[in-house]
Amino acid sequence: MNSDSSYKNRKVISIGVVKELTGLSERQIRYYEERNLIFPERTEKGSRKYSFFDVERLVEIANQREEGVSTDEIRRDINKRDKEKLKKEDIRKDMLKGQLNARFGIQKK
Amino acid sequence: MNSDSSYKNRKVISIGVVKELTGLSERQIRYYEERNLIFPERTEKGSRKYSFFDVERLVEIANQREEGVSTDEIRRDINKRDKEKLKKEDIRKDMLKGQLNARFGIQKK
DNA sequence: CGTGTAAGGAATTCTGACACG
DNA sequence: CGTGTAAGGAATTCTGACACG
Repeated sequence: MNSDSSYKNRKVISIGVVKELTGLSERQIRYYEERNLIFPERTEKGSRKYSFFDVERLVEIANQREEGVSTDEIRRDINKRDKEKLKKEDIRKDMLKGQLNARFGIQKK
Repeated sequence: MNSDSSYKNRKVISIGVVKELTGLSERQIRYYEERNLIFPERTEKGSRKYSFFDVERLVEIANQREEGVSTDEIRRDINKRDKEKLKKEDIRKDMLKGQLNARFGIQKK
């Protein structure tokens, strides 16, 4: 649900194209997966498939690595951002719930 | 320019994934290219790369083919639609030009 | 015309490992 | 820790062609 299933999140890109798009080596791309920074899917036969979102994250990772940031630290950054995103979503949901309650909530029998 | 360079139009999908996505055979996908219904790009080594736009067009083609429409007729349909799109763009440009002229066009010296 | 298939070769991708630092 | 590389195998993709209808 949400804005998923959009082009940006569909896992359709092979590692060779990701290599072209990011300038990273296959070794690096696989290693960042091993460190849980990205999560490609697999074809039936086992080839990795990435989304545009993954490609963009990889570019960010490459930038951080150039600045000497370790994969562990990058991982923490990603977690932090994800948590903030979830928090915002919760707030939004709460506000929506509140509005719905105000209008339809306390209906007399 | 335009809405190009968006995810939808980037040629990054291999023929194997396109096969999965469309349910067509590689033979069919290559044949529709031969008939000029789609225009994949190539990697340096010669593998075809498709966009999400291509995938959607292929699904349309598959639907038409099921209804017995020939590739020639499909080609004409595509041309017609493209021409209409261009015409609309021309109209939009003309309108814009007109507006700009009305405001800034006939400036005295 | 539209599609299947077998053929042979070239390029891709995968995993586990050794290397260096 | 992060990345390169050689190794061997499996899967992918390509082209040109023959087949059928």
